Amino acid sequence: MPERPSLRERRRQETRRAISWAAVKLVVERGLGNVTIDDIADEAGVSPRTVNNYFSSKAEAIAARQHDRAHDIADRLRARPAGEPLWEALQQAVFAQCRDSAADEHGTPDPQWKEGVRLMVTEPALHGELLKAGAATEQALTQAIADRIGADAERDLRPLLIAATVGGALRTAVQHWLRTDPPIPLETLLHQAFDQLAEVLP
Amino acid sequence: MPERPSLRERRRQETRRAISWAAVKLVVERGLGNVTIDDIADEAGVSPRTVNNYFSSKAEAIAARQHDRAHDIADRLRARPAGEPLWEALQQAVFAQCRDSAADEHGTPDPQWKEGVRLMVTEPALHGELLKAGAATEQALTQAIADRIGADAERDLRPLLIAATVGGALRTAVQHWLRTDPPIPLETLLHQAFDQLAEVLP
DNA sequence: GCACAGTTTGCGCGTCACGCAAGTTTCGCC
DNA sequence: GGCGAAACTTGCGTGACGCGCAAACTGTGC
Repeated sequence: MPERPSLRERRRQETRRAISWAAVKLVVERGLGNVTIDDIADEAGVSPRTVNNYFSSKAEAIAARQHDRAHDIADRLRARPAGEPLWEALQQAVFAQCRDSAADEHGTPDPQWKEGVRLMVTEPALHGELLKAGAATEQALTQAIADRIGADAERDLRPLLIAATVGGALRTAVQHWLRTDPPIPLETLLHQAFDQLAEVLP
Repeated sequence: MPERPSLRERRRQETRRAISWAAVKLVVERGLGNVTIDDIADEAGVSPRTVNNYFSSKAEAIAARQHDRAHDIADRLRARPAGEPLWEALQQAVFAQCRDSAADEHGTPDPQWKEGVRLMVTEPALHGELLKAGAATEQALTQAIADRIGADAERDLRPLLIAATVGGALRTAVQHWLRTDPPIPLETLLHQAFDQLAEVLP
């Protein structure tokens, strides 16, 4: 049973989301260079100083949602039944996150999210932040994998290696998803990526 | 026969290296926060404005060498004999780059380079830039792989997927290399990473 | 209810990214 | 061998950013 977050903590996450949403919204419609911290603060209804209180840069605010997805995937992996084979559990965690994320974001239509991701690979300043989020995914996955296979994440290469491979498959699917002109659902591409992983290795 | 770079181009690369070296040197010994662009410019013997002419940020200057290594690996892959199996060629390209880079840097002892890399994963501002260099590696590898296996990098997932997997193995090896207390040669860890890739997949 | 820790906010300083307009060096070509 | 053009470097100025500090405010626990 999840501990109910204190009322204060809930407000905190609320403003965090508000700031991140405001940042994405403004930057998508105006371009990165034409949005200042003041604009974001104004849109989110907080002080500019508060924005830098939650995020240490504009880019970090925009990438916050990707960061959250990272932890979500790791949590879902931990929630899989213990007897399930590792590779199966990993795929299910990824697929489930992808499936649910399309619905849980309250008012955000899928295309706007896609545009946000596309923006992050286009603008160099944002690209770094996106990659950081990917690294966070792998970091969280590494620990979860180590726990599951009973390995010491500090001494064994394998948890790190598996996490990096999964992260690579994820990035591959997303990158391809962004550029297919008759759009293909991300989940389909994720399936393809995982399936092809086995056959490309010797 | 390699096209001789114009004298101008050589000077350009020279100052580029000088700036990057100066940045790494100063930041390693003083810490990132205690080094300004002016300091770097002073150490490299150029104007502060020129530094921002080559690199759009302090972090980019520091990560420049990693960026060069990226293209180097891709070039080495292209230089492998055409008949060689893909996976073998990839490993040889990576190993060779790792082996040579220990010797080609003129006066830099290995420990200083290690310290530089360690710095890049420690400082968040630099971490993003390091990941960008990794992404550049994968980008270059993707095209080289696509050429070698005769696939269209725009339509086929596999070049992207293979490049991402190799990049993951690389990052894994480096990350482990940084934290082993009785230090293990990076090349050994690279071998381990590649060997274990096959056995961790289903 | 009351003291206290956590949060927001305004203010100010040092740094940074970048456009602009010279001054200086290099290259291609005759 | 020299000359016009293009590229590179440099100084200056502006707007934005990251962050430390101290004061007002708001939930939290006894």
